[in-house]
Amino acid sequence: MNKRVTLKDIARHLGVHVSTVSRALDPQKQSNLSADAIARVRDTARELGYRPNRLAAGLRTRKSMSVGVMIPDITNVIFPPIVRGIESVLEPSGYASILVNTDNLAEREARLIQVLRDRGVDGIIHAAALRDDPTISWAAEEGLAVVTLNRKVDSHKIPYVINDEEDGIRKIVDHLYKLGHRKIAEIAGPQNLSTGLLRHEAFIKTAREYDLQVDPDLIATALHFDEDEGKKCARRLLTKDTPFTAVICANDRLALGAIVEFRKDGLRCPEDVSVTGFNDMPFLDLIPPGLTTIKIQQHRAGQTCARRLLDILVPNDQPIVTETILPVQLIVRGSTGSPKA
Amino acid sequence: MNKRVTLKDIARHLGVHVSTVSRALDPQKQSNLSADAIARVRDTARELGYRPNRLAAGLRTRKSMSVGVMIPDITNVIFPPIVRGIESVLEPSGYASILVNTDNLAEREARLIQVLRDRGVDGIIHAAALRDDPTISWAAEEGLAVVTLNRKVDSHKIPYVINDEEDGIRKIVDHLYKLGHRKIAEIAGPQNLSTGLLRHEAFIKTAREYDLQVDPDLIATALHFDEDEGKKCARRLLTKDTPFTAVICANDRLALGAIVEFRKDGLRCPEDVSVTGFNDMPFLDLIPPGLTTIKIQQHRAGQTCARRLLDILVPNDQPIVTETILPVQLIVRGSTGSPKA
DNA sequence: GTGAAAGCGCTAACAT
DNA sequence: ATGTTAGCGCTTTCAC
Repeated sequence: MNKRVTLKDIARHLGVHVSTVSRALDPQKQSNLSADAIARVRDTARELGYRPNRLAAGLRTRKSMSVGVMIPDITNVIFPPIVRGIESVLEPSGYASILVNTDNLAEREARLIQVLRDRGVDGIIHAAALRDDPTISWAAEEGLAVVTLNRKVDSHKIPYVINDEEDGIRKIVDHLYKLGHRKIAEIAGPQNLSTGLLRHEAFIKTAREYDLQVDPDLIATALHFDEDEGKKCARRLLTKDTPFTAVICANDRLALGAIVEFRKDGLRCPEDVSVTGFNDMPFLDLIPPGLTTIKIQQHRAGQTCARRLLDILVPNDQPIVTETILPVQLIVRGSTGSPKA
Repeated sequence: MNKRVTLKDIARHLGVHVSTVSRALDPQKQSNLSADAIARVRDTARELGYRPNRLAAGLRTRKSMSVGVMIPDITNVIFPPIVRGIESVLEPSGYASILVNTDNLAEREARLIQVLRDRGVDGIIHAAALRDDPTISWAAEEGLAVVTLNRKVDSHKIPYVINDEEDGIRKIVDHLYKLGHRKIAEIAGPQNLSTGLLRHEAFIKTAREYDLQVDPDLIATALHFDEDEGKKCARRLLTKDTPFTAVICANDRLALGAIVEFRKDGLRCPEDVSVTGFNDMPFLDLIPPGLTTIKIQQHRAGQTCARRLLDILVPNDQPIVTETILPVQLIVRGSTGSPKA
């Protein structure tokens, strides 16, 4: 428990005042100091092993130089790249990230936002926003800088960075259509998340454009974005007895679950049914039959979002970009093929 | 930018002194306060929407109630469960986690440790320790509470939580031996990481116990724990022309890479060569041929490590446990079988 | 049981 | 170009 070196120590050492030391160490303020003094302070600072106490500085400047990063669940493989993308921008700018997992639970999210505020975060990158999210809207109104990632909040005007969900679904539908599919089912994602909603709406819209029937029996809505719900939804589609030759799933995990469930009934993918995902999770290429999916740029999304937040945190001449939609890419693998007969 | 409610505000509101308010809000200090005062403070605190400023409190108490979590790379699938395990213990205890990725770079690690210290973290959970790690040893000596996870530091006496690497390798060797393998190759991990070293040493030791030859030509050492190095090492083993029927890989990713490389030469797994991994990554069960591997309890390891750190941070009567070795489990899948002929 | 006062380490007016 | 002073919001001795 060595007590740490403070500005005061350096000041005493040099026989100058703390504020001189403070100024000498601040690149912004060095202009009005003698070059000599700056050098001497720097030297003894290094010599004594001085390290600034950010808590104290933050208390004074009301800037903690830290941001909260809220995600649903870091064990969900699509989030780690996002987190690193965020870090790759924030860390070089001197910001630390406090990471919290909400599990998509509104109540947990609300508590964690408080925790982050208590710690004086300068802003929040929110990759776990719910469509109806009073807590984060409130936080934004309170003056906390917030940018949402992957999702957007319905009512409130919070800047967001999302992927082009509609284009992704269109690419999928187009791909299946060109393969000859006309009876396309959908396993939709949770409708309380903007990704779930946007992908579903995009499916409906695109299906109409392609003159495909949109039979309610061919739509199953998942409660969570996981394999288990994928299985359940696949089962529901099977029991409806309405024929289909392809299933568009709102994300990869739903698709993986669906494929497993179909196989239980002897339906092989892609021979009997084509299945598509969304996200392009890591290792997906190694899992047979190779899921056709939409690749989203997670790392870049994280970076972009972090930059948007920095734009707010350190105001510059540019106007603030409130909406960013990143392009997506179709990845065709073995899970899609032409329908038989 | 609404200015936040402070103790002073509550005090003014109630016509009492700040210190009274402070005491009333501290469960520890409530004993010597009138029940009435406590109630009134609590009420107005809630009413005004008071939230404590942890930075200010931390400055005074020299406790930030935050800990640094250092990992090599969160995009490596074995770390997210660990991180959640840590959070599941720390968060309920009022600690926030600042997550940083070191990429196993000593220089980056050193800088990040400084960053964490500057932010006044009370302790560090270090899942990215290098075997020779002067920076973290120094931090520990400086009085920072440190526990390493998955790995241990050679020289310094820092408490650690690791998996039973030796038992894992023994279980693998035993499994292969019982299948009939006698010529077993090894793709060892990076020897500057304790996992790499421990698993390699365990292999040598166990091989001797089982009276297997330990031919240097049958050992390839990877520079990183990734697929690419797995391929390179597999290639090196193939070029040596020393026959083997099985390969023990120091982790799953090396194994996945090796299988791909073997296949290039027409060697099928497990028909021509059995391959094993270590870690039991998520989705491994879905990737053919299904890797036989050692399952480690990542979530539990994270929890355990966080508890060890808390034991140091909030001293209790118990003595501090410096060494924790968690049990591991053999998972047999399709990548191992009997050698032919 | 409560108030007064000091101070954690730093920054930012304001002086000189 | 440097020193002085005050104070960020909180906790904690010491009085009374």
